[in-house]
Amino acid sequence: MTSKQFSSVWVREPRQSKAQGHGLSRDQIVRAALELLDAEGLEALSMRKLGAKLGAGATSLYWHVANKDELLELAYDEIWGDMPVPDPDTVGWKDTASAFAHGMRQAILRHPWAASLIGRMPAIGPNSLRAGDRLCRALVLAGFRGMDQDYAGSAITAYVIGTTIPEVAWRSMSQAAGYDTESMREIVKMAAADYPDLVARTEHLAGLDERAVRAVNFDFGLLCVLDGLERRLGS
Amino acid sequence: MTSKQFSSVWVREPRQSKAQGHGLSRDQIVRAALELLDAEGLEALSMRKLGAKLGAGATSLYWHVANKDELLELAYDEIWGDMPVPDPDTVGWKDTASAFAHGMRQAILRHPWAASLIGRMPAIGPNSLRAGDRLCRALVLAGFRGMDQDYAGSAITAYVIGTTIPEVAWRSMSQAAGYDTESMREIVKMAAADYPDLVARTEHLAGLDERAVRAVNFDFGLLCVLDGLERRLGS
DNA sequence: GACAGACTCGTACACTGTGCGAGTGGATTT
DNA sequence: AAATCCACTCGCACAGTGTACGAGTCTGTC
Repeated sequence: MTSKQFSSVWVREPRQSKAQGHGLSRDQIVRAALELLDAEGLEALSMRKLGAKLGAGATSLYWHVANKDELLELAYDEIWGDMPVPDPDTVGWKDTASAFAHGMRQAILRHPWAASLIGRMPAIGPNSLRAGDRLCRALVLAGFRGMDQDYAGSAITAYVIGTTIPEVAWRSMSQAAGYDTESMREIVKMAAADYPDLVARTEHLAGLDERAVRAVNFDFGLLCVLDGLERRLGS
Repeated sequence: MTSKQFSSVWVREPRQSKAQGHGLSRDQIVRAALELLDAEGLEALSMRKLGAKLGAGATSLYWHVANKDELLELAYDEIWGDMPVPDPDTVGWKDTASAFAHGMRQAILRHPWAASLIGRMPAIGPNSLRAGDRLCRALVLAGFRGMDQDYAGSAITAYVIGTTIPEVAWRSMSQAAGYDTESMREIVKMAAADYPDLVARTEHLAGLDERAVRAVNFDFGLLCVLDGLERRLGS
């Protein structure tokens, strides 16, 4: 019944500020939060810890930010800031989409905590929208119209986040366990002992570098999506 | 430093039990947890509330379950239990993969809280593995060998979870806001006001049924992935 | 009747986000 | 110069969380 209300920093005018500038500032808080998130992860970020890092009381932050979720929204959008997307007019829609996908994946891999936020807050911040617009333009240029344009866009982003979320999950789990890749694979192999096909699937991974495999995996699937999209351009 | 240790219910023998059966049981606890999760969502599940629902003390649960995360692992795996996957030998790999994808999507939509768990725990429970094995068999039958088999499998699952996570996120946000779909779209439209292409993208959604659009969207992208996979069978 | 071991549970601890209201210090107005 | 105002800080308190611990209870076996 008393479900948490939905709201977003992006939909609401900010506090009228005189910008006295001698104390905390919103940018400063977001920057510190990003550092903490990158260094210690999402669960390690608490308002008290963040306050301490800034030499301020925990509740002082609440003047600049309505609540923790809004702070996370701000930090989350920051991630998409340095996503390089080429000009679709010069390199073509497929290369643009591919660069978009790779950039998005890298952004998440660089800030693994963001993976946990994907399903929790709307991606409607300025950076996120700018990147989305770029992709959108590429798809229009490709020839997608109306609904197909939406569908194509979400197919690409869906593929990226669907690949990357499990990837960072795997990384953080093996890191937390202090295990190397091989031992982790062994665990999965044991769990799957009853299914010979699955065991085989883990066996031909033996000795391979996890990250390299993931990268190839990503390119493989991305190519499938893009090929499939191209084919649907005909109809 | 004191990062949370990785462990899994599935990798560890259960407590030796005489199954006296007069009090709580693990199955009972998991069932109750599922009910609570389905009814009120992930954040609403607390050990105390779950205990109360079972007429037991909160800490009594800890005899049957090592900690909350393990309980969630158990509940999480339950979800994949009723995922119908046809026999690849009779319907062909593409239809099998498609049924797998649709089943997976439905499972998540029926239990939206599970979306938040996807990146948080390994899917190596029995139900999850059984479903995975089915998909794997279909891909072998299709002709994928070695690495390609892995790649194909993760392309499909990645697409599904990448589509479904934002879908349940959108649903839960509009529900929490008490807004109808149209108002939510209006919000996004305002946020994206600076990008005419994005505005247009929301505009041709006007008046359409959200769920129906999502369904068509899903099929569109899935077809792309499967087409792309088929094409890669040639090389 | 004694013992063991399966199980329950109240208390306590360290932690979380954040509402509230009192306090501070610099700028603006009178 | 005095008064007022308001942006901002922060200590306290509250309700909630997961769960470690240790004492207690109940049941089946010898």
